[in-house]
Amino acid sequence: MDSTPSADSESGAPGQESQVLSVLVALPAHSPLSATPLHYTHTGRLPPGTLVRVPLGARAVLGVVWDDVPLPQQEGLQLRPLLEAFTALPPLDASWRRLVTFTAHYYQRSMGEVALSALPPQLRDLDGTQLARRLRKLAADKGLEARTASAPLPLTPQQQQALDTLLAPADGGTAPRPCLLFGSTGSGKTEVYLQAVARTLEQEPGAQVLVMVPEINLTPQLEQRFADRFPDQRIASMHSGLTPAQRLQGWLAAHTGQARIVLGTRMAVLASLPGLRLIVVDEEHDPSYKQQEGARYSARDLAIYRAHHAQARILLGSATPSLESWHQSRPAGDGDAGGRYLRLAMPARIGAAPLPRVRLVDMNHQHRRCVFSPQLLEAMAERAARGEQSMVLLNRRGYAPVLHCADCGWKSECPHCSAYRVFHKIDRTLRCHHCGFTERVPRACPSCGNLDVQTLGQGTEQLEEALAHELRALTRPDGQPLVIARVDADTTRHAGSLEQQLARVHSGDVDVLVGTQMIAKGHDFRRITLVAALNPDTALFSSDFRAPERLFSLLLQAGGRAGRDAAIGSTSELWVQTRFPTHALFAALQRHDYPAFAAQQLEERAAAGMPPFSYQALVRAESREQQAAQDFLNAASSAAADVPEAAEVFCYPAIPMTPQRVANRERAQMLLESGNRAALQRFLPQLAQQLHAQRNRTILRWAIDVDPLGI
DNA sequence: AGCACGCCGACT
DNA sequence: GTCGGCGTGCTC
Repeated sequence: MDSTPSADSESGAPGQESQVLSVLVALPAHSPLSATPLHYTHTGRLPPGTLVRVPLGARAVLGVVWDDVPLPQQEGLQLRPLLEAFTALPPLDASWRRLVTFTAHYYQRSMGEVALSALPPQLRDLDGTQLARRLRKLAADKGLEARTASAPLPLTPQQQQALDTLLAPADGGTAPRPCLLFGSTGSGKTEVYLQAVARTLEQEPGAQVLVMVPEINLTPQLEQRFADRFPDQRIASMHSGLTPAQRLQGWLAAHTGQARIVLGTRMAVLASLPGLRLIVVDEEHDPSYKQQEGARYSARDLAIYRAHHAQARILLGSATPSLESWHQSRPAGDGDAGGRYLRLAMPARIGAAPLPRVRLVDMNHQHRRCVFSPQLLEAMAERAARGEQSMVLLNRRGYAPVLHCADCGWKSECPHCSAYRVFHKIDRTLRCHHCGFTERVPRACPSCGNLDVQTLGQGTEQLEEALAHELRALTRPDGQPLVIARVDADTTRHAGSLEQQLARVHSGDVDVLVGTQMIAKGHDFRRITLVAALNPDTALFSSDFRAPERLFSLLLQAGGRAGRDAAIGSTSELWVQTRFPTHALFAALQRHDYPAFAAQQLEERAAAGMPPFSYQALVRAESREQQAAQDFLNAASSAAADVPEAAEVFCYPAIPMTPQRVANRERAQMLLESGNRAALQRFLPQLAQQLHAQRNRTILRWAIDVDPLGI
């Protein structure tokens, strides 16, 4: 272990003289040291991509040998020798290093931060011997049982054509065009993925494929289908739900090429995949592909970049594509050269029931405080009597979003945030959903002592209770009382509890399922024939211009949960309660017409100069005082306004974020917009420099979010 | 980001 | 008299 020669042993054997190495370590972008790699001495050569342990101040940290950069011209800089080189591990290849470099530049982070965060955390705690042992164990353990593969399903002509287009030989030397597979729920997208993977793996012995899914919840099902189809392949999974040891194992298997199929969430896009030939991004529109802390990258966008430079094929799949991908895949015509992606449409739903019928309930015709319209209750009761299941969606957990005193006007504000605390009846608490601050519900109004403290609005807890009351007189076909269950972030706090609860639904234990949007995604509930969205109206007129897109996607996806079983699907329905039944979004929804919805949205976006017709970045700052946060952002933007790179970029004035205060930090944000992505990219480093320069003690932190999702 | 060093309040 | 609060400052 201690055999590493020290730096001053320059009189070593020939060819062993001291070399200077460039090394990336995990320093944040705001550190003055993070601009370039650090330099260390080492006797002997180490290729770029080699993992090393190096001294940094008082500690020893993991680093990656990087492509040479010149030594900084700095007086009295004393280079230190590296401590250890992990030579048992093949170096990370040039393609991975290029991806890291791009990611760091594009999202305004340090290369070291991106590189090291892309490695499994446990790598930091191992020494060379332990790592070598892991590698030997990996090579020895095949981890595969002899099983027969599930047979490929026969493809419809549409599926066949999508597959052939995706896999068509590329023109010499050019990277294949990204493909957008647009297919409704049940159109057989997964079978296209499976056969694309199979064909890619057959083509060359070292080929690897990356399959990405939005959330861990969705991996088990897809994982099973891949495991069944490829029983002789090691499949590495990569998501945050794994233990550190599993993550290391999966990463090593991908890096060494022993796993040729990698299945994971957004983090998998930064995995080392030396043989990468195909990337599949399932549900490509899903917002969870955008990392929301640290380096705020979009895994879908990085996948496009990565595929392009690795000359790999890439398939984005969705029933409701992001408007960015939809626009990018528009066909050529009318003087328009068309988008860079190929659009592969699979409109038909195979062997399945027709899409659910959409029923709009005009809530203007109900009394003011009506939560469940009588029509909806009746429809649910009918289903229950037939032994079918219903699912009710409401995007608000807890019992009631606000508690208030009718006498003095007191409301359950959070003392640390500019938001109301939510009443959770189940444990009699008031909980702030932003900072977590929790208190027992007061017996009387804390302000005036009035005992009549009331709830305002409804959350999932209250729905569960209300439904139990409304449907109390009903029984199932077997005479048993109805079972109503609730699934939201509160009932699934513990690991595995989501799976358990969903299993209850699958087994038929549950007649009515109440929950937030987490129940709308990815799960097949074969006996659910009614899905209801109780109050989607806020998304119609939200200040977030992407809210309608998300709502349309959610409703269509939720509707897709209903009636996947052909035998009962003919009666399946998607109910929407709204005060705006004539809204264009619902008209398109009733026809299951995503293209019409997208065309209408894109027209609006084009007229307003919003993405995908412009590019955005958001700068956020936190301070004790709102004015200080805004002043800081405005000062940085005016200081940067004079540089030539500012030419094509528009900086809006800083405004408060919503909520404005979280955990006693005042938050402000500033939007940047440009019709030219490259221009915005050139400007951001200039702005970042000014943000560094203008920073003062009052600023707690700031960050740049490139291509933000929520504004 | 860590982790040191460094200078002021309540306790073994 | 020490333990420890977290405010600056440095790390190839």
